[in-house]
Amino acid sequence: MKSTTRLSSGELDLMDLLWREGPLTLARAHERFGAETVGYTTMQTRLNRLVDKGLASKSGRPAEYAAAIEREQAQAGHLDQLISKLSGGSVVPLVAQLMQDREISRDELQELKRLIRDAEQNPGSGKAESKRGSQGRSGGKR
Amino acid sequence: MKSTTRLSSGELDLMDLLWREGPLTLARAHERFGAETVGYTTMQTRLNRLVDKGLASKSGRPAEYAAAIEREQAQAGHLDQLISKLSGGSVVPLVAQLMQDREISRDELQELKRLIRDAEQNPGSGKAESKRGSQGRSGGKR
DNA sequence: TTGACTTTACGACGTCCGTCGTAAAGGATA
DNA sequence: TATCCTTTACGACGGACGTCGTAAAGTCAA
Repeated sequence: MKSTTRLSSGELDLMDLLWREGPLTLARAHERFGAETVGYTTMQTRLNRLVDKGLASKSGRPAEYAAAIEREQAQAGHLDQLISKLSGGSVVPLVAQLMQDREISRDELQELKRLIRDAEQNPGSGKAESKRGSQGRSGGKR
Repeated sequence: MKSTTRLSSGELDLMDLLWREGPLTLARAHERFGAETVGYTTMQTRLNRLVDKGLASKSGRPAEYAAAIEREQAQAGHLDQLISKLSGGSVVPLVAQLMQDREISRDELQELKRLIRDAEQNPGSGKAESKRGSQGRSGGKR
C-alpha cells in the first residue's frame, strides 16, 4: 500500500495531462500535449508504459487512458522523498524553502494560516475525517 | 543560472551524505554510506558522476569529495518541479498535502506560523536580506 | 627492491525512459 | 472488394544511472 514510486519529470508531465483533462484517447492526448513537441508513437509508448506501471489505465475501443492514481498520491510520494532526503525529516525547512524566493499572495498567506490553524485545532490530524476542502485550489492562474 | 537539473533519488542520497558529513574520501564515503549495501567501485562511479555533473567537487591526493551546491539549491529545484507539475503553480495545495497525513509537532507549528508572519511582514520577500535563520533545523531527530 | 595495501582509472552490463519507425489490424467509403 | 485513414503492436536506439570487475598507479613498510 505504500508504493508510489517516484515518477520521472516526463512521467509527471503526462500524469498532469491526465489529471487535468479527463480520460483521453491517444490521439487526443497527443494533440493536447502538443503534437508539435513530441511524436505520436512517442506518446503511445509513454502512455503505455504508464499503464504498465499501474499509473494509468487503458480501456475502450479507441482506447482511453486515464490516471490510475490521484494527484495527491503523487504529491505525497514526492514530498516524502523531499522531506527525508532534502530536509532532514522535518517539514519546516521545506516550507521555508517553499516560501523563499517566491511570491506568496495575501490570499495564499491566509490559506496557509488556515491550514496551520486547522492543524492546531486538530492535533494528529492523520487522515481521519475533517476534509474541509483544503485541496480546492486557490488563486493560481497557471 | 537556473540549472539545478533534477537529481535522481540515488543522487540525492549521496548528496545528502556529503551535506551531512563534510568532504569525504571515497573510502570514508563508502563506509558512512553503508559499505554492506553498495560496492566500493559503485560508490566511486556514482561520486565521480556527481563531479562530472558539477554537483560535487573532488580534490586532494586521497581525493575528497564535497558537495558543490547547497542543499537549499536542490530543494528549490525539486520544489519548483513539484509546484509546477503537481500543484498547478500554487504553494498552498502543496503545503496542505505536506501537512496532511503527517504529524506536525507544536514546535513545528509555531515555526510555520513564524514563517508566515515573516512573509506577511515582508511582502515580496524575494531573496533580499532578512535571513533570520529559518533553515536552522528544529525538532527533527533523524 | 619487493610485496601488500590503497587509491584510481576504465570499461561493461542492465534497467528505465524518451524518441521514433515500421507495419499489422480495424473501419469507413468509393 | 479495393483503398485510405485510424488505431495498435513492436522493436530499436541512445542517454542517464546503479552496479561491478579488472587492473594500473601510488604508497609504505620490510
